[in-house]
Amino acid sequence: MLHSQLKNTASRRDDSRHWPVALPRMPARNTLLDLLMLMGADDTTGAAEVPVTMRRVNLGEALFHQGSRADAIYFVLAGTFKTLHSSDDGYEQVLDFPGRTDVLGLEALCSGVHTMAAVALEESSVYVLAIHDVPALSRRLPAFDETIRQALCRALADRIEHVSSMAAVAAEVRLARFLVRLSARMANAGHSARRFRLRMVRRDIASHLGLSHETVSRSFGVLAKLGLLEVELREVCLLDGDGLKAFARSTRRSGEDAGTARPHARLAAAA
Amino acid sequence: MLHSQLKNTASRRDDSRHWPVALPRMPARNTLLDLLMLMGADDTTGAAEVPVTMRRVNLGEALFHQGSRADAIYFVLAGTFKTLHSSDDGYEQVLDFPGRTDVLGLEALCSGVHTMAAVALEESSVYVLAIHDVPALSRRLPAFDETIRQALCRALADRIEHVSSMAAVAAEVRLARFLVRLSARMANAGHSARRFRLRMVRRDIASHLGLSHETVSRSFGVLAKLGLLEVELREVCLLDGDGLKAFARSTRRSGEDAGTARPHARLAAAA
DNA sequence: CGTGATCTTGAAGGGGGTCAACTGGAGTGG
DNA sequence: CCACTCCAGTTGACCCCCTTCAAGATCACG
Repeated sequence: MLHSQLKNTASRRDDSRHWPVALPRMPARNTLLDLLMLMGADDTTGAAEVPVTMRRVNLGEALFHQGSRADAIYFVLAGTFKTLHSSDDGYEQVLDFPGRTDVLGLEALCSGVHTMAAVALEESSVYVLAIHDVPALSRRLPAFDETIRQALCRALADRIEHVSSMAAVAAEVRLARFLVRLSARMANAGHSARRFRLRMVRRDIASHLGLSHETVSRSFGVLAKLGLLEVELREVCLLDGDGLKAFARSTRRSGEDAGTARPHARLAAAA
Repeated sequence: MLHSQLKNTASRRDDSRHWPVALPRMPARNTLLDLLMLMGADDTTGAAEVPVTMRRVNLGEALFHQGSRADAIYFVLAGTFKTLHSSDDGYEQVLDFPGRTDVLGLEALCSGVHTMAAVALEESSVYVLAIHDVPALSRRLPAFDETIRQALCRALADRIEHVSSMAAVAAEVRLARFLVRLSARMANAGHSARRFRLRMVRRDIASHLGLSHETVSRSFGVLAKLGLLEVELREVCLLDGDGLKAFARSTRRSGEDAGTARPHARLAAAA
């Protein structure tokens, strides 16, 4: 009965229109002005004279590899990436799925070596900025300095949120939190916050959340059975955004948090 | 038979001498020069004229609270803190245990609001720097700008390491990794890397690692039984540093990592 | 249309959470 | 000084959620 919402517009890959949103359509030469506008900086004086190169990255292509020398940072203009950290034992931990307005390669600003890899999950494009130029530009353009600092802080805040989600939280709740974050990010990138296409495979989500891919699959099923969303492979439609947010707020160790969304209480009710 | 190493010097709280290590003993007025020297900056010209206030924090006292307005960042001169993030459901996630040369409050540099709290786990002291002054100082003193950026990058790298440790890693391995990091940090702060006193309770470690405090307790027992360390409440002595590092490198999902330290193989052998 | 990924679903087993009891040290006040 | 309380830490027992192993179903792509 609920199926129709997805079937219609899904899977006929409409990768057509998520391109420059607030920018002139693909200028021949890019400058720092474009970059600062993308990042939402307020004071952009003097930025128009600084040229900035743009790079396109194909699906599956690596923007940079772990262990490689870092000579640039990257501002995502469009598309989606995954960043992953491989331990020496070979285990791959997916850290994040950066998209528009996210900055990649910041973790190497000081060390000069990338401690993670970034791989494009779809056709994407980034502004490339040489690390060599960062200190000088920071001094000349306060707005740029502010942008970099903001990006670092946001990256830090994201990781903190990530850590909090991984400990002491049931599988379905982790997935719910992930979807809430993703939904907000999609909206920010100019897409629909309700219905969107996952760019990553289940295994990537699983690694990101610290679960097995089977459990992710099952958790999708649980959230669907609760009426919070619809899934069909990569296509997701959030039927009850507020309900999902409420569900995402619950903890495993919650014991008695009066009233609203206790996860397992709701699970029992749905069965 | 191994007991003696701990019993002797333990628990007669020698909190006396872990105070200024490379600094003149407690100057009446502190300047940015002291701060930059603490952080290991190379070029300190012009820093001596900028006054910096110092603040002492007692055991159990909060340096700042979550949700409070952030008007300063803090450079730890001596002591130990814990940083924790409380979700709205009341669950407290311990993020880290910062010590000497760590910087606190960075996550609020942009937002202006602390997204975590910092509590002293012993008598500690920090340099206080008003956020208001950061942009101007960054512009005037490149070394300071570099210091801030380095601190942000390091914080980011730490959290990445943290995330990687929380997913897909057995309890004893998480604890081993934690102890390896802690040992390095102790050495960095001028203490012994082999024998040290834990400033935090088991529950804090548990939260930090995403485990229950009972499991942390048991994991200590396992590592002790393996002959890697000795524990007696807060007092820890690493008997086999290299062995611990090797153990810390193993993963749960490791399957076949030829030869060295597979955790459960070693556990079976020890039983 | 066939081959290999991706995804789903089922069944079984174990790691670690939870509950509970006990010990020991620290602080308090009689 | 000792009884009392409180909290940190340890240990045992039980059980559940999630991982693992396995098989099928569906999709992507040459």
